[in-house]
Amino acid sequence: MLRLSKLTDYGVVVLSRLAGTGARVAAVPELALTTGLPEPTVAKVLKTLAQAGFVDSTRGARGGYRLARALEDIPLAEVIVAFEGPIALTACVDGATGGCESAGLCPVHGRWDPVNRAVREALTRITVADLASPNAFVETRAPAYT
Amino acid sequence: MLRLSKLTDYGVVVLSRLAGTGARVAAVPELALTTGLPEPTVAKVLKTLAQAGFVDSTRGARGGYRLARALEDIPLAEVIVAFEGPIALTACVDGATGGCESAGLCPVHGRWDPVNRAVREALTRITVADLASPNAFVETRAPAYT
DNA sequence: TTTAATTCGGACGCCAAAGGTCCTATTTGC
DNA sequence: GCAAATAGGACCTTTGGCGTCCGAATTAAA
Repeated sequence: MLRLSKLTDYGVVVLSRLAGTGARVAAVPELALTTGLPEPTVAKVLKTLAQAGFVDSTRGARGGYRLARALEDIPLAEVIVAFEGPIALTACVDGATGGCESAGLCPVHGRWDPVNRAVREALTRITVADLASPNAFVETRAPAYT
Repeated sequence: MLRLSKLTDYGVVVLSRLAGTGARVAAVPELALTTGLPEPTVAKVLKTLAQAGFVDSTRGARGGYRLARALEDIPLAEVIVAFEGPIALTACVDGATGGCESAGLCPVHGRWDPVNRAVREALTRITVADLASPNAFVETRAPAYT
């Protein structure tokens, strides 16, 4: 089924939601409410997003998160890398630690690279902006949770 | 890391190996030896490959497996589907069973489809033949395991 | 100065799914 | 009839995803 992890999925959701809060910082509880995700999970996702440089964080009271880059400038591939590491369909990658001991027998040894590259390219062409509904959650009025 | 299952990987390996045995049928023990994979695993993989129509099977003594289609005619995407089901990066696909209960909140609801399509296309353009080393394991002389 | 709100970093435990093995039934050549 | 194979499951083990929680550090406001 070629699934990517839920954390990655959540990451995209949170980023999209964050696009609606504009320049002001949004805290975890607020984002949890507006996305429908559990607070601890949202917190975890945001830590990863901050480390990867997608969001800026402000610590302390009245702190929170804010987009560091526009969604149009965030390729989906980068988000996936942040949450799951390098995009590789199999463990059999050049420079893989250990590698399969039957490399001498394996007829596809070292041949997955073009495949990985193709998938990586496809996921780089798509940005998070492409995944976010254009008019979803844009703050037109004061939020209800004040 | 966007990993696909090991079974799928093995499937490609076995198919590639099977291309070297030509028109004659090869049994599980032989294929296990020449691929370096455990017998039970090879057996399992071949059952899936047979059900999907990639290989033809002959039952009974002197039976075994033979390629049903040329590797050039087997897109990688089809192999993945055979082992893992439909190619979808998230559970959030149109027509998914149940679906996320927070669909009303989710800003990316129904927007993964283009992504899935892009990946699917990339994996369809590549055939198993592209992954198999051109001259790996072509039987130029009688096999050593007779 | 104290208090409350908030992020940071890591540790921990649960659970589902993958992975691998094995068993029995069926088929077929010798 | 016997041996060699595939067919189709069932079963068990293990891995890693996933969700949660805790203590520490930071900062605004009272």
